[in-house]
Amino acid sequence: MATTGIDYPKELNPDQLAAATAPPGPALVLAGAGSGKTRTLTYRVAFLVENGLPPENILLLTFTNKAAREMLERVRNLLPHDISRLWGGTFHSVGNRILRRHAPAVGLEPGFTILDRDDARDLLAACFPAIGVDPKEKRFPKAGAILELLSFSANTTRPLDELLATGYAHLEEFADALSRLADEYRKRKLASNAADYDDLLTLPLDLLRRDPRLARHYQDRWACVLVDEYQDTNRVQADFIDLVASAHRNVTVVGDDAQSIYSWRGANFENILSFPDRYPGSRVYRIELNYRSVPQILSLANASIANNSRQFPKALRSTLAAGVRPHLVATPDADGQARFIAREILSLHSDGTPLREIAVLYRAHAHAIELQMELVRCHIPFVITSGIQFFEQAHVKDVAAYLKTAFNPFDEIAFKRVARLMPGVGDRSAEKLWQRVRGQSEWPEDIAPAKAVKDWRQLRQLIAQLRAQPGPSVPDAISWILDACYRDMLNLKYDNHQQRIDDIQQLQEFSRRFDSVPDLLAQLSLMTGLDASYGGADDGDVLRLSTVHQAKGLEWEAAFVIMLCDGAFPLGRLIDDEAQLEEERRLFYVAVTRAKKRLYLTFPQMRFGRGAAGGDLFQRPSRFLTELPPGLAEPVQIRIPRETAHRGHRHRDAEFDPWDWS
DNA sequence: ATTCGGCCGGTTTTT
DNA sequence: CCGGCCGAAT
Repeated sequence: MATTGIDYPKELNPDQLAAATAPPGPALVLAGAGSGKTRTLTYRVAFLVENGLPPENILLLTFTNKAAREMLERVRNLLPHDISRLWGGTFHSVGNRILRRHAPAVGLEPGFTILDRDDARDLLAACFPAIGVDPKEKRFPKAGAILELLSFSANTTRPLDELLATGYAHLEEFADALSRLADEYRKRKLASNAADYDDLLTLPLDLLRRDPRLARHYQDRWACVLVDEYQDTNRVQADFIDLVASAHRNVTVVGDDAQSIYSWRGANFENILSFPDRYPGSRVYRIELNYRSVPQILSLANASIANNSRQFPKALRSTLAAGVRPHLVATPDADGQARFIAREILSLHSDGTPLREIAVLYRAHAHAIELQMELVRCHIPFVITSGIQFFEQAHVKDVAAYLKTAFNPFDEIAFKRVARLMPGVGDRSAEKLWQRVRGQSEWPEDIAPAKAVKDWRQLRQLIAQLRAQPGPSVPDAISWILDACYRDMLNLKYDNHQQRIDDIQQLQEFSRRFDSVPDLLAQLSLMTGLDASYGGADDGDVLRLSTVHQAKGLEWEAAFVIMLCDGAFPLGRLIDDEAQLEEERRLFYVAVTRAKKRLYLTFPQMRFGRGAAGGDLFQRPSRFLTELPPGLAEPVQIRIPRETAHRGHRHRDAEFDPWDWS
């Protein structure tokens, strides 16, 4: 059996071992936070390969590229086998690979473009006139909101009118226009030879359903399907798994229903709850031994999640010696909270905790502005895993648009983006130009407005050059774009042009690993913020600020969970709906289980000028704190230094008792 | 008729 | 800090 000497019983605990070496057949592995979920899945892959399953017969689906990369890397280190033919990656990247092979069957060319969220919104907005909706009509929903609706509909497979009747009643009066808009949008995507994120999931599934022979091909190929983070799958993803695994029924799904936090994106944690019913005879493995956090942190996490009704009952047990109780810190306001955190971080740091082992987690980016200012003041270096990704920045998207225009002559959004970079060209001129060049391999000369004649000639020549055979290497293509026109454009437009050029050169460096421009473009669209592999941006010893969503799967010695006020975490408008509140609680559970040794739960007792409500607001502590049994956290009395009682706020120089929330 | 600069307002979470 | 809206400039 074993040929490479992996000593499974030695390297895995008994629960992990049972899951990793499970016999063929459907298996559900319920692996709690910090229990070695990735490790187990990695060893499962190794186990299968070692027992004679060729790697090309394995499909490994993950939630992020990073997770896939790490797992495959670890398998490579465990085994001498060549696993390059193993299909591993995110659902979207696997969908992309399938579509590239069978693009014509769904009405696309293999070189199709992937529309990111902004591209998709722009294309949808461009559909408004065609269905006779005035985009200036104030009452009509914005393109972004409609896209969200369409996306939710696609990911949950719930038809538009059903959604409109239930969760989106305020849009119901527009039902007719919205459904025509959806049709138009679908047509325009095909006409642009483009697919949005949702298409990467739905089109392959539709294709396999329509073509049983093709389905059979993939079913045979993937004798074994493994899925990470199964609790975050949506209906389309679950259906895809069910379809490709239906021949062999060798499907291992790993997940933790307590960490399902993506329902707003269509994820349905009923998928994991109902797995045993949908796969009769499946085995269920529980891994509850936690290697990450001290017992006091797990006690709090267990107590919190116990307030949820829909779940597999579970309790994490720590393998670590007792540490300290989580600290519960009330501050007068957000500035006080920021000062407390900064001070505590400096103290942790001087006690030997590197900054990179500390994180501040929050519900929404806006919750951290006061803290950011305080950190700058205290010279504490930090990085934010921002909502804006490297490749979503305007200049990176501009360069991508040049490439898309060159390699996909039907890409309307990319062309218009490039056209509008020329002086004197706005929406109208861009549309006129588009009518003249759509699908053309060669563009007419002198069709641009007077002010852009020179720029048009440059652009025309650049595109011809990029399209010439044999094509340029990917880094060369980017150089050509910079040299032809884009460097000048940046210099004119931005005062931080050097920074932007540096970014593009970093992109160029990253692009070396790709053989073709379409490969690069697809990869760019599918990367996440945490997959920041384009450069060693965050190697230094820096503090991390992150939303809880983006912190999933990560861990730190010390974590601060901040802004724990009712209305901020849980977020205001989600409190009334019991299902959404339970998701917020799962999010809180994810947050607290990121901490290994020290956990701080902080909340300001007052926040200021929050728009709609108007004026200052006294805050209730988060119900996720008040509902906990007493004694799980250590109330910390903080002294507010005198200089903080300024700007007319009504604080006394006093001590605050966080448990006194009368 | 368009473009483009300036200002205001608002913001959940993201493959 | 980004997108949308309005008004001045072309």
